[in-house]
Amino acid sequence: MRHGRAKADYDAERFAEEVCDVVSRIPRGRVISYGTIARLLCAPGYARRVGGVLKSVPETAHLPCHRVVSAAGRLVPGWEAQRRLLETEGVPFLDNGCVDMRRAIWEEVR
DNA sequence: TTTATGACCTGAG
DNA sequence: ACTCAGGCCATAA
Repeated sequence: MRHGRAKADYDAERFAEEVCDVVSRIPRGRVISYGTIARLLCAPGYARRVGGVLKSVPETAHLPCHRVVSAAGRLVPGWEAQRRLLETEGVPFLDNGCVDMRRAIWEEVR
């Protein structure tokens, strides 16, 4: 999904690989949003697709999917264990139950 | 082909 | 601070 790829060139398989690659590099204790991942892959507008990819990622992949949250810091609906996993890593939460994005967001380095 | 469906996002109110 | 509508886009039905 390198720079400015047109919709017609979209390749689900490749997109999924690139998403997983980014997720695998999220540091412990930090989080990133679906939309940010999409932008990192030069595919703005594909935030929903990022979620779709993660949904189908098998446990055996051992990816830190719990570190991906919405731009507002909301957790995955229905995934009860996510909060505990994040708290274990020291991810800060707000009173409203969302991740404190201002402190926990991961800005890709380099 | 058309409609419905999300692990989404942003701007308004 | 919180909800909502409108926009988003590949997939499944």
